[in-house]
Amino acid sequence: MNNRDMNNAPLPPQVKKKGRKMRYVTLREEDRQLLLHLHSFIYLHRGFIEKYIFQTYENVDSVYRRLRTLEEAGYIKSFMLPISDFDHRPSKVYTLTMFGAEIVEQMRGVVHWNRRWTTQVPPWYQHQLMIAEIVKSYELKAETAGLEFKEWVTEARAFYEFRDINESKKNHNSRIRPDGILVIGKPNSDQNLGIMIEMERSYATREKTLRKMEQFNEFFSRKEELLPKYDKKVGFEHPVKAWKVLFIGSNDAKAKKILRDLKGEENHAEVSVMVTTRQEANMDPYGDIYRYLSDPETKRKM
DNA sequence: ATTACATGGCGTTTCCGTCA
DNA sequence: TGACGGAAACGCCATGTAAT
Repeated sequence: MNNRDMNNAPLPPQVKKKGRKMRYVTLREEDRQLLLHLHSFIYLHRGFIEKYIFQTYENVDSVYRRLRTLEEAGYIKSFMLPISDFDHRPSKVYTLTMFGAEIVEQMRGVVHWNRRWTTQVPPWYQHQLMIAEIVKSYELKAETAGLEFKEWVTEARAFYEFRDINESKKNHNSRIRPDGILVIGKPNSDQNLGIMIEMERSYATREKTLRKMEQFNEFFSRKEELLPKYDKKVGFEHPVKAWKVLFIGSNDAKAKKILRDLKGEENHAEVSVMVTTRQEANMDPYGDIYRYLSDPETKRKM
């Protein structure tokens, strides 16, 4: 009688392979949280897991060991990668295996996973690490601001194509693809705010930023028609009553560039647009850190 | 040389199935 | 139900490695 028979879980892939360490692990709450987080953010590094997920461990050694155990059991896969542009010292970065994704599917009922994320690390993994850090900041600091973090909608869920049937497939404006959506509101309230996040790449071009903005404008100009459909497609856990778009730059200069690039767009902007920096969003996400496109000179709250 | 990251060894503790 | 024993997990320490 082993765990597999008892909980009817999918079979770890490497059990079938000979010569590899095979190992069964009973998942604990923290392990499940890790799998769910990996599903949300695709890639997480050891420091993040230690800081936000494996909090019961007294020392780092145990974190490493637990992660290795989960990897040997076939739930997750690790890579040695630099975790920022400035730190060339590599760190362990983890992602789900197909088996791990199946476990998430068993927990959640749905799963968005691409097997290529496991076999080959794409260049945007650092982008994902930054997204994870930002989202955690909004999540953990909500309470002190008198708010509640309701949900994080991943890019895979937030992606939406609303092209009409007779429209050309070439029309890139009839789709939105934010990095994700923060859903935030007062506790026990259904009046929630949905913030579509755009974390700009280090060398974001004006062309790209403008196109993103056009896509949001197109979407929100048809909001009466599209928002009900979008709500159904995404399946928001909490009703979203108001919308904003947030561009996040990697530093102050980049944030200012985004504002310059979008200058003039506020005239026909269909949704309020905010710009801030990664550092500010990490430090004080509910503070006066947002420059609105309609008034770029002053920093205000969201 | 120092710092940060990662793994292995070892003694102790915790967990869990088995059996009386 | 409680005692028992083996396996797994934990904390501490030592060691290796790569970057600064």
